[in-house]
Amino acid sequence: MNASDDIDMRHEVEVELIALVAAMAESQPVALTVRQGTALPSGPFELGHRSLQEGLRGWVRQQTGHPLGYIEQLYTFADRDRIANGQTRRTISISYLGLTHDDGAERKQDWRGWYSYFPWEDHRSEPPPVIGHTILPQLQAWAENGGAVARETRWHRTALAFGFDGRPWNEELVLQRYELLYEAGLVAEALRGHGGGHEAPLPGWEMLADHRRILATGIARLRTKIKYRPVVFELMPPEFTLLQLQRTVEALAGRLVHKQNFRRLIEQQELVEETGQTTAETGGRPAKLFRFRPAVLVERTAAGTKLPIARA
Amino acid sequence: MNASDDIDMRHEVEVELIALVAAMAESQPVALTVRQGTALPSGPFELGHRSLQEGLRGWVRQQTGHPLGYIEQLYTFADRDRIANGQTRRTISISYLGLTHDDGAERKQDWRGWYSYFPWEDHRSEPPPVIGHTILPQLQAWAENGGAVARETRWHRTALAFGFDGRPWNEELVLQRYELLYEAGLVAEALRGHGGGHEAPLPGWEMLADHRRILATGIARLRTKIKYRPVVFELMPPEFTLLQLQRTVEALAGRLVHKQNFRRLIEQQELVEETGQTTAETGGRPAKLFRFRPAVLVERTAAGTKLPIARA
DNA sequence: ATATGTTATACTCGTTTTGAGCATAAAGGA
DNA sequence: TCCTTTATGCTCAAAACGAGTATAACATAT
Repeated sequence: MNASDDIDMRHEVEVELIALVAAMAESQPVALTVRQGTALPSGPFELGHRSLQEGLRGWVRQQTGHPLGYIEQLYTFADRDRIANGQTRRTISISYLGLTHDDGAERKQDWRGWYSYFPWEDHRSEPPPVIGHTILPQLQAWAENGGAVARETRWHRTALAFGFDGRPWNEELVLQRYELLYEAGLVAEALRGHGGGHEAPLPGWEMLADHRRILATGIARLRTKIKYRPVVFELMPPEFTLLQLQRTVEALAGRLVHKQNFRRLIEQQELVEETGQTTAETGGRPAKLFRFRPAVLVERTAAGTKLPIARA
Repeated sequence: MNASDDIDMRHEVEVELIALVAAMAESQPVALTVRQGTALPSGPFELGHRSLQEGLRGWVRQQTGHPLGYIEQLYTFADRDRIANGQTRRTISISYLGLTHDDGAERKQDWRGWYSYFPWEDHRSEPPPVIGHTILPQLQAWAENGGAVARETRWHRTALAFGFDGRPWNEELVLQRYELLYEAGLVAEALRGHGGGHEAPLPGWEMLADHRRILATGIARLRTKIKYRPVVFELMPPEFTLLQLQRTVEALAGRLVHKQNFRRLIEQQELVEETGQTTAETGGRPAKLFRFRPAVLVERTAAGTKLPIARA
């Protein structure tokens, strides 16, 4: 395919598969982790693997005992060079996003709440205080510290990402926010190679290598995608009430939605159908149980246009 | 990061970077190709490359003389095993989508129209006859040929992908359509390992390896993305008329849009601003010239929600 | 100079889709 | 029976959409 088979040194590449597996646990979005929550399940792509996806499923099952259902590719990146006894080697990391319904049966698995890693991302009750208390002043200082040129840009990016200066909060910008904080040296990962002894990072657990960035990427992807594809259902039990569905969406988006309008939206889109039964377990008036309309799984792959199409 | 450094054979992996570079040429969407239109620019990821993107830019410049501006990652896949003198080796292909404005200056470059590869995707004037004449009957036959179970599924997928049985045409399903045709053995690429001598493939140029699939992936991505992100502008000259903008969108989407409503959409979204000048080069009444509002480039990264958010 | 063809723009109108609430129903517990 | 709580139904105005109709402003052919 290309004239490169004569040079062999450059093939010294390791390919790593990394999985962000998401689920819901009591209205909290959680991720499947290993090593006490400091890493995502991962492993090298091997010759024995039939495909990237197969390799990934294998590693996740092996490391967490959890079988994967729905998965989609997230992003591929090249890790910075690594030195191994005088040799340079590179790692290509291919990350995936998996969605599961955690039936709570197996408790060996180490699920951790998203917002333990990103405390500034959960706006369901109210904007997290850490934003005003710590992030705002620190980023402000960071912006000031920039050269005459950088100053403007830095503050502009900050204001946009966090909704300062009267701008609205946009829950989709998870990755931008993380990268901004990283650049500003406010997260633990950014302080690593710097001889330690730096200022304290923001609240929020650290992770190995770029795993936390992958988590941010996955959250962002999911927050975007639930708006135009029926992916939430991968996280739901077979039957559920509309409020449960709403709580899940809210957990993912990190913000509250208008109940009646949410219900209208779901119903008009014909995503669900009543099972005919109700449950009283929610307290208050019993709620109808719904199930996902299976036809949608196939049909809705075809989404709707937004262009003002002309008639034939 | 994982306990795998003791086994070395499995690192026998080559990483390839592939670029789909898109531009507009006289109301036709085109892709930058090499080898007389049979391949996309590509090359191995090497130790000397600072990053995946840098490596890609290098190969494209080297092979086509074209410098890249905007690029985004498309998809990563593992090619089937390859045998090289008794050895098994794998290739990981990382594909990117680049958008440029082809100013027509450099003619060494080999730009080819998208629809030469996918004649069934251009519905601007009318649904391409090949769909009714050839694709419909062939896919119908293919569906019939399936087992009792497969039959239904096959036809259902077909109808959905191509808008048969009264279903609407959905321009975003480029990849699904290509994969369907591939599965049904109707494109040249699918007939390769089969000892030749098969039936004739559909009209539409063949490409090397999976390059045509990558092209399909990129077209699909672009058709989806123009609806919620202001990416079209990467393909436009600095100043343009609204009709030119419309023609570009139509070329990408492969369908016509309602002129007045398109204009209303663009203006209400405040994507553009008048330059104050007009051009008479369009024939008819002179058109105002517009330019992209640069602020949008930054701000619109933040798109709008679709969830019925509750107020604070 | 006038009629024609072509593209550019302004507006109109009826239909949907949103955003925000008000109101009512159906349980359980005090 | 009266709250409290969650579930659902409905209303209303504002904004966005889909489809046209009506003009305006040029170039060219009579």
